[in-house]
Amino acid sequence: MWDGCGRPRNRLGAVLEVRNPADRPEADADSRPLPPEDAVTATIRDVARRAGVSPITASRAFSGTHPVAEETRRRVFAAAEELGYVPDLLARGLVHRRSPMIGMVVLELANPFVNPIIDGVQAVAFERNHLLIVNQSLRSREMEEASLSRFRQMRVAGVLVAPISPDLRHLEELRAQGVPVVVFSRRWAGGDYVTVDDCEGGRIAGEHLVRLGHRRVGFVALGEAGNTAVEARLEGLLNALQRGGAVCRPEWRLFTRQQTPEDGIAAADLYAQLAERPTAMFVTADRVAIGFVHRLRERGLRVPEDVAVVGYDDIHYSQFLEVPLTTVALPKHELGRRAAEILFRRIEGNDAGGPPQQVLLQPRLVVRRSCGAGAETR
Amino acid sequence: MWDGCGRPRNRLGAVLEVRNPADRPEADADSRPLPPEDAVTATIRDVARRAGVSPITASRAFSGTHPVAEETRRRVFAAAEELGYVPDLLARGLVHRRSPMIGMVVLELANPFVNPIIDGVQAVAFERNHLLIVNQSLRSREMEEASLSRFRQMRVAGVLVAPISPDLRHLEELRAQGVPVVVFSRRWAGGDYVTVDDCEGGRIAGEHLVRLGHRRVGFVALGEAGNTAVEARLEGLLNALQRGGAVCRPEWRLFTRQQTPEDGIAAADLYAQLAERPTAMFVTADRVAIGFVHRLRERGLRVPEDVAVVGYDDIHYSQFLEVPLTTVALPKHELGRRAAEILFRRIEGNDAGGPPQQVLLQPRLVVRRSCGAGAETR
DNA sequence: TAGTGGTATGATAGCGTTATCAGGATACCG
DNA sequence: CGGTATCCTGATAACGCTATCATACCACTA
Repeated sequence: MWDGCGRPRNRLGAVLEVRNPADRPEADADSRPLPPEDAVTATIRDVARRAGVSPITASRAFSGTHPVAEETRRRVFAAAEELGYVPDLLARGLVHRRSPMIGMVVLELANPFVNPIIDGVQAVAFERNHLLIVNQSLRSREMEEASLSRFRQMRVAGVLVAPISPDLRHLEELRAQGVPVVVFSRRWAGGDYVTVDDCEGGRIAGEHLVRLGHRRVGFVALGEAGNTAVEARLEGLLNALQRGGAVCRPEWRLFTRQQTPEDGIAAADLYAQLAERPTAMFVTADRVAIGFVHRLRERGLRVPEDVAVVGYDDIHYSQFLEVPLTTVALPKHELGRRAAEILFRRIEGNDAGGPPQQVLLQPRLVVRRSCGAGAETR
Repeated sequence: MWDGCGRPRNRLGAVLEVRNPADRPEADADSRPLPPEDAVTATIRDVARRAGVSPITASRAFSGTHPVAEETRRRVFAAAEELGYVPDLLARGLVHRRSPMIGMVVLELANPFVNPIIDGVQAVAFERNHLLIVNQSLRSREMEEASLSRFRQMRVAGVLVAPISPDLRHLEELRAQGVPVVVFSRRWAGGDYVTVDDCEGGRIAGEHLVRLGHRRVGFVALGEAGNTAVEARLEGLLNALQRGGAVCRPEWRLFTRQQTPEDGIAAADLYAQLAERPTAMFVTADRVAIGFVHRLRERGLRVPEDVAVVGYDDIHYSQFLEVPLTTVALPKHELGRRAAEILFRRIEGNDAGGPPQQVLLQPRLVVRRSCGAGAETR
């Protein structure tokens, strides 16, 4: 008989040397020599020769910028096929001073919130024959700028950014240099952006809680200087509460370092220690709300009976949690799609100097169980 | 008083024309003319002139390939600074016949399973001064090939692929043309790959269930032809069951179309209709398990009392579900990192013709509550 | 003095593609 | 027949950069 998994076992795999990242030239770029052997690739000249036409004609057959006789076109394509010709987009890009790619900077790839956004962007880019370069800033201004600089060096056709700070001068500069820029998940006074109406998001969360009778409402958010999204959500919440005769005292506003479930756990511990506890909490990120609810229950607090919780984002799993989460849903895929569409309008030049395109998408409340209202599951 | 959100309301945002994707030349690429006005960018020649050196010297100051006197270097950098010079990586790439980018094809961006993998790859790429291009194949061979073809046209330095089918001839061809290729999430007989030992994953799931006394075990997986990962997991499961005196009858093996929670819901409905039900189910994707468990509970079946469930992947939320999921955890971030490291060894040429690097990472069982064993939360 | 090796710079010639300018061919019109 | 328009093709010259070869200088050795 046989041991269960009859394959060569190699627990660690081949051992890889750890390379020292410091052993490279100090200069900005790494331009190492050509690889030793070089599989010769056919150029458009080879194709042209074989098809018995000039390289220019061959070029036109591929790019379709000028008319080419059907018969010629067939010969060129046949020759290309035989030679395994693949056009060199670097060379084409050098001529056009632009490469068929768009760059995107997201805050963090590890956040499931960004998947649908990237997905939306990618769909549009693919359709438009552009590649998508994705970098993350990890909420560091330095990394954001580094990514943008790289994009520019690659002469990307355009750039989508979720900026980490409200200071967007670097984006203005980039735009001034002729690179179309669209911001998402934030506003941009003189520029194109697509974002969600966070004030409205806060408002609908607050209204819902007021309607359910809550008079003391707490707030959990990312505690980051200059995060206007957080400010807007709080503003919306406060407005709704005020009109409903409810309050959110400053000591009930808890701020987290990041946006992980672990931050929610920490927030729940803080909540539990409050002298006078709010009966409801608006937790402005589902990822955080997940940990928050989890920890409350560990501590013997019931959700929604003892504490009502409203989340934000409506990430995909919120409906399957231990307590399905009532939350403010954002049109994430649409956000990515719209941002990309605006970018391509700029790129294609129909709209180069046009007025700023500023899109404010509307959030909507998804009522589940964490507030104790009618438990519809969307 | 004021209406709650004192900002210009624009529910739909600016109206965008829907562009007809068909109104472009039939040829493969879109090479449109230059944008009307062109912000002139300084070239290395301008920098050189200003610094009083030849362009070659300036080039060397930036790339660090040849020694340049400290004083000269300073002058060049100063000139670059003054002119706002940004090196053109397209031009450099044209010379090197390679661009500082790596391409990555994942199955689907919308799956939270891929986030940590992309994250791992991105970290390595960023460190190595390379950009990461991400495409998704959406499980379509055609899209996979299209992405790879685009990558090749951009002369990417290397490619990471999670192939949709076990037929990897297109990858062999790509490699033969001099593009380093590393496969992940699948094996590749003659090539580099990093994947998880799925047979072992099935085995540890099966062993766990046997140990808990289950004798009838079902299986839920993606029902896709040629999915060797699924086959391996089933094989491992069956081995473990056999040794423990348990069975997984064919009619207890349920296959889904995709890997969404909705597929899990459908699978739960099938399960409920079985004449004789298994007491445990091995659901080979947490996303599916989430829906599966959810629906079982909706139907009044208790987890784990009536049905034990083991998942696969250990996506981030599995611990926060209505029933925290016992699951087979995969080292996703490490998988991405390792794959990228192998790729860069090839790219940097230290290892160009070396033997295949084949890494099999080991999964591990994370015991939570969905099987009724000791409810440790990791 | 001639020879050797290392260092710093430059001139030339591409890398593969397409914009631009210039035709040659064909067709249709009066 | 000449003229004008349309369609197709070609020669030349970039795009911005760097590999390659060549040179000039200095310091040291024999």
